Amino acid sequence: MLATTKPTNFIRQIIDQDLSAGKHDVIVTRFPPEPNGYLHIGHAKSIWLNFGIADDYNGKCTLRFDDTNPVKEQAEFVTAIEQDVRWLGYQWERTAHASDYFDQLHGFAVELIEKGLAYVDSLTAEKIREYRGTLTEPGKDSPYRSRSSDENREMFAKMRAGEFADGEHVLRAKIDMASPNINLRDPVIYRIRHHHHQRTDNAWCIYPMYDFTHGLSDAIEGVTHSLCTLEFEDHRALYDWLLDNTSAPCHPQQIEFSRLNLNYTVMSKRMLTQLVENGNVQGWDDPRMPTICGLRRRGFTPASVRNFIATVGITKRDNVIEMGVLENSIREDLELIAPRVMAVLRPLKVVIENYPEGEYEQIEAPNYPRDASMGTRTITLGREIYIEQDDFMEHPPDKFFRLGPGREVRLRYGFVIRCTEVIKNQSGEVMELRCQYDPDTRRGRPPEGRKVKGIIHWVSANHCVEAEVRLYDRLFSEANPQADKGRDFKQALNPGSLNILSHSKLEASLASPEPDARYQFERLGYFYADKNSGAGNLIYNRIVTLRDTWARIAG
RNA sequence: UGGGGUGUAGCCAAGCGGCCUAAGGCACCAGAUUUUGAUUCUGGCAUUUCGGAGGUUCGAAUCCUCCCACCCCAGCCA
Repeated sequence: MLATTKPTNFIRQIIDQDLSAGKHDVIVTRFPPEPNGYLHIGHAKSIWLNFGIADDYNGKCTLRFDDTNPVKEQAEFVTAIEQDVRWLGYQWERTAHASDYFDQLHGFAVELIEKGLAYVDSLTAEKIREYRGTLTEPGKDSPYRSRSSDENREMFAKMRAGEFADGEHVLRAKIDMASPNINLRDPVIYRIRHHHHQRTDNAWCIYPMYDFTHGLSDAIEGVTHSLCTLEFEDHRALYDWLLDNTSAPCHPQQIEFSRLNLNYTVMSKRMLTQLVENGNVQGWDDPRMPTICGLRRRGFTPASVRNFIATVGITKRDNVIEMGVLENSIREDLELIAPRVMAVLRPLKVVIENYPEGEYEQIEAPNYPRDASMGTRTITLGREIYIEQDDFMEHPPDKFFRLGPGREVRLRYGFVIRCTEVIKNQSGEVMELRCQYDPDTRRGRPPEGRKVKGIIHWVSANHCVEAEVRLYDRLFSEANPQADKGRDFKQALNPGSLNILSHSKLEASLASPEPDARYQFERLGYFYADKNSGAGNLIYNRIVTLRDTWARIAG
């Protein structure tokens, strides 16, 4: 069932309460990625949450890039991220950047200095770490903590003017070096980085830190609910402190929810980057990647991704979702919209000996048997066809109701054939089948006096097109590739995650697929033309297999 | 051993003191229908059970206490 009812979760409950208490008139959220990499399906959870709330509450969600670290960020990621969000089906009024607020942010920093709530620290990074204390021991004050407001203002001005080298000084909030919450032990809020910024160019050589930037940017934008993941729970105290101690225009509420985890894959940007750089996959949009661009290239629909997120829900519990849930959501969507066609992945030639040579029959096959409005297309059947290697067994086990020596099977939309001869090569491999067909079983007519349970797909040998078909399987062969901390997660990679078949035979209509169309190759799965596919070089990606009860029985 | 979180079936997840002898989805198991071993449909799937132990209450998964397990935090990353 596609989720059509409005989602409910603890965050929406908080919003409902805030609304009925008159705390806000309009709900404002934001999706705040850092433009330092590609989005993955975990981000889709946040996008769905933030944009979905804005949509349902008639509010506003802005896409804001948290571009406060010029060393890591690039403009090309901004474009890619925008494209991904749009692909998922969301719109926003304007693209914001934290860097848009650098002037205001700088003003807030000066304000803190003037209030005696921030100071320039001249300790080295190592010393700062030492002074911070540990999880169980309090930190101690920096000797620079007591600089006067004037001196701090002057020093900070010099930092901004570029008079110091990277790392010489930082600006710190003056809170409490003994706080049990380490985020409150005088966090660094500005650092010196003589580095070109993808948007502000060389206008700045000091850049604000995430904690300082994030809440204040939320406030500048009038965000009402600032939704983030669990690891920021400890930062909320700082988020609130900053808002309470500056003249920020409002005080958004930070609410944390748990990240999305999927088994048989990894979701960390660091690990995904490794896979790309190490050549384990062919890029960020490799169809095996859990990235948005990977899923897109694989053939997932935006609706299926949204529905998947809606299905797994929003809570504060750590969770690992089974791949099967994602697969179910794409099958559910495609079942209703994908035209059915026939394609033979691993071809086995069949000659129907009693079918006249050079003669063919045209069959009007429905594009979608359950819905006539999706039309039909014509397929050709003749003496020579290809069937799937898997649909023939020389020594079939019980319950195998496909083809075997002397057995009968129906060609989908065609007639019943009986296998009369098996032709093998010298090494004993089956090369070709000889069959006889029963003319009385055309157009669906059942054979006299016997039952034919097996129905197999096929293509006409003289009317099919050849294509490369890429079969994808899970990227890792272990449910949790990171389980063993002592070993490289790449050891858990599934060597069979990509299987390329270069001589598959497809029915003629697949030579020029409709743009952005997903097809069901009957009995096999759902397929999508790869971005590099074209006339004369057809490439289809398998999105997902069909459920396959036989495969389970057969092992 | 400091602080912040979380614990409901194999995986998610509703539940917010009485209508819970605990929704729903995925997975799984039976069966029906089927020219896709698909889809669809039916039934089964936590009967003193909600991490554990106590307690409050006429009544608790829901409130209190203690305990246990797991996750996050010591970047001039986000």
